[in-house]
Amino acid sequence: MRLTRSFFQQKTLQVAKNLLGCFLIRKIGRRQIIARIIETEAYRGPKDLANHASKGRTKRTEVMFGQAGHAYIYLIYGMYYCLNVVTERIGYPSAVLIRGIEIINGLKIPNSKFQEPNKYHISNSKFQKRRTNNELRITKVIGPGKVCRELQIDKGFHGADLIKDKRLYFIRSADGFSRRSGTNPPKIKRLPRVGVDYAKEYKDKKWRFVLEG
DNA sequence: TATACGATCACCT
DNA sequence: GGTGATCGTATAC
Repeated sequence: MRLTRSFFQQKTLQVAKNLLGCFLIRKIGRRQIIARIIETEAYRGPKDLANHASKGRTKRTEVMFGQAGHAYIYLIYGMYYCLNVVTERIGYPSAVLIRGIEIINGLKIPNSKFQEPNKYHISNSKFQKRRTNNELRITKVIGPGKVCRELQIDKGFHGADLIKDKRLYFIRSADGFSRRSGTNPPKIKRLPRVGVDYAKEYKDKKWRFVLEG
């Protein structure tokens, strides 16, 4: 089942945790990539100095001030895109960065040094072969830049409503790890966020979440 | 208008 | 461990 708006309207740290184990679906033409989310980071509110929106409302950060469930995409180091989902209420700029996934289905996209979509080589015959073999290979993708490269996400998704979008959306974890079901709850590691040393009292906050195992 | 630099990655030693 | 690639954004002029 697709994640609803209300899922993302909760507190950012909660959303970041809850997203672990959920799946990202990316549809590219007839192809579909299913990716399990295994690492996230929370960027919460105007006072969080690690948050791009802490510097105020700008053209770039505008979507973070808007409705939850929309995509905030930014370019980093001139080369890599990063995918975030807006959280909380309108006017309270917050988002969750998707840092790590496991691709559990879909054709593996060969690594390429650059990001132009036309450089991705997609072979139909390979895809057919993979299907007939019923092969299931899990590919770990750690790092927000790699996540976007693998899922072919670029600025075109900036501002997209991921509650409704047909190309990219979230579905609920199939694990059903509620206490009632008797399965073990997921083990979640809390760590400091990456690359935010400048963020003063916010730099050591453990707002990075990693799914164990 | 100009400039410094970053929520990164790949490749080197 | 270190460095280069590469460009939009914020900030300073």
